[in-house]
Amino acid sequence: MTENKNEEQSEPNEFHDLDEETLFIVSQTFKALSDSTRIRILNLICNKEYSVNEIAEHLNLRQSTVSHQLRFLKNLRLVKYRREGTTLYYSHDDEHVINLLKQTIEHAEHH
Amino acid sequence: MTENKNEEQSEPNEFHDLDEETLFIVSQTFKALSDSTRIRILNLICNKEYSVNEIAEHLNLRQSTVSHQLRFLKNLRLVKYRREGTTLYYSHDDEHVINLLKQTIEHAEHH
DNA sequence: TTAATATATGAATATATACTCATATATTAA
DNA sequence: TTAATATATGAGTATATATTCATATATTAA
Repeated sequence: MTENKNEEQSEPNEFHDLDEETLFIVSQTFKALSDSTRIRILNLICNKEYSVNEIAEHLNLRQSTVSHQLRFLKNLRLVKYRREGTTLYYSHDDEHVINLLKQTIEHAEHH
Repeated sequence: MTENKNEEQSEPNEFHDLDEETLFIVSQTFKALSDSTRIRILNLICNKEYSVNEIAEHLNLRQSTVSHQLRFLKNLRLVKYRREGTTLYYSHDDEHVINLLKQTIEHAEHH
């Protein structure tokens, strides 16, 4: 045995580039959080669910703008919805991403 | 005294939209992390400093591409550099952002 | 000063993105 | 079925962004 506690027999200081899939997931995750409109939407719905129209009203955005961005977030599984009649109530669906957002808001506000 | 422990006398469930400055900082921070090239650069230099050319060689990128992206990261104070002759050694300069990146890479790799 | 080397920068291009309008779709109630 | 309402979607437009090439700038050594 050596003093190298790594799983593989690689040099401790060797650099490993990120594989394509990881890179894609990471960049998509941050891309979702890089737009002001999506940030505001997530910040709104992170505490309770809202319908599309409610989101549009609270944030003073067009219905289609909200719908497009919700589709974006839905594709990444960052939000989910619950149907009640013709109304769709959206809420967040990824604790990790909400944590990233909250951390960063916190950090931005206190620095 | 009431049971409301908040600093302000607002409703507990009242929604507060983010102010413009916070929104700007948060979106810029995530925008920095939303590009594959910048992710790879930060992932490389988060452990030790590298010159511009070293970064370009390790990541198989053009020198100008690296330089442009380093300027982007420098403007946000996410990286800093140290001069040695004509060589500039870049390293990260924002622990919080590196943490965000590491968290998310970790999360992406294990899910 | 000159040459060599490392890095930065500006312009051009290609691509991605966000928003809006108009309209389609879907659900419910009458 | 029809009307009313909520949401989704597609096309068009404007803007932002990433990359590249060519070249400028800066530092050092000869």
